[in-house]
Amino acid sequence: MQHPNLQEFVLDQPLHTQAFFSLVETTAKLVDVSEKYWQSKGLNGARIRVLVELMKEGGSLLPSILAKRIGVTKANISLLLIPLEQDGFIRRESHPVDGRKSVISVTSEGQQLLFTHLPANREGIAEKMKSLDEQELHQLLFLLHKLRRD
Amino acid sequence: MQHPNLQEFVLDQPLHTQAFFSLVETTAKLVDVSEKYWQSKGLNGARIRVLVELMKEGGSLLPSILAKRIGVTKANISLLLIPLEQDGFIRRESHPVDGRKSVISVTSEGQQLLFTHLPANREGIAEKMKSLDEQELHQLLFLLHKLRRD
DNA sequence: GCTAAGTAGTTAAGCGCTTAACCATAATTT
DNA sequence: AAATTATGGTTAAGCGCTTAACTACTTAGC
Repeated sequence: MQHPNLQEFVLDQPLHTQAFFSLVETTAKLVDVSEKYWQSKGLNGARIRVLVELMKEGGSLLPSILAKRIGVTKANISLLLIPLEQDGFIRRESHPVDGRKSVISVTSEGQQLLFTHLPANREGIAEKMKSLDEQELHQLLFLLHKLRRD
Repeated sequence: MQHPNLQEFVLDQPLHTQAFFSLVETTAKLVDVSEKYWQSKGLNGARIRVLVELMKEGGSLLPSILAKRIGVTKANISLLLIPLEQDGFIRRESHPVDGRKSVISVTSEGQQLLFTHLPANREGIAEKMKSLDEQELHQLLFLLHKLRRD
């Protein structure tokens, strides 16, 4: 072996990187649960997140804002909205004063979709998180908050 | 609005789901830092993880084991190994007794690559985690551990 | 020993996202 | 007012992963 210390270096991870990799691995597993839920209903997690974000706002938002809130590119939002509109879950209207913008709204079908499936999805997530008690959840939120501001 | 409670339901998240979404969001940002590092060096995070996993094991592993360790499909490992071999970072040998298997080993070029770049990558990660002190990192690891076994 | 079932790895098709280039409209500069 | 720059949105190409179908080999059962 050309670098005799390399294996040692790879194995002896400082606490920082251990926590990082544990975070990545654990989160991946949890996300999988939620994502599989939507798949099992023939739905698409990303598209659902669009509807949820619209609901949070009261029903309507611009695509660009939506993209920022969800954390995807404007190109991707564009692609997400197409099937949502085709399926009748959102409605697209042109902005009254600014011709570049368009206003996206959840339709009642979209709301119905959330109403039908969101509670079960959240229940599935809660199930996976139930190994932490209330105090531990607060702790976790606190630690994540610290990590995020930075 | 057809479901007057829906916005309230969407907004009033129980602690469980709050923690879940915070986990997802925070982790995504952290991963991005590491991933961007590799990209900035013209390298590929997933391929690097293959090399790291090989090093952890002492240098050699079967593709199938590698896939499990990294958490990807065997199809994907197959695709990851092709460019790694072309670039001379791994070597592929046929298994001495079992003709189906092949043995993957890191070359000294592969080791050199890790030796050159891994420390800086880990340093970048540590930088992003530095808002937590040692005790908090232990706390985080503990909480993640509880979440994972379940 | 031969057939059937299982396992390791590859390949093809497809999905979800990204970046980059583009079009249309709006705002800013002069 | 005209020209420039900026912004919102769409489209095209490409990357990284997945599932599913396939090939090659091995193991187990009769």
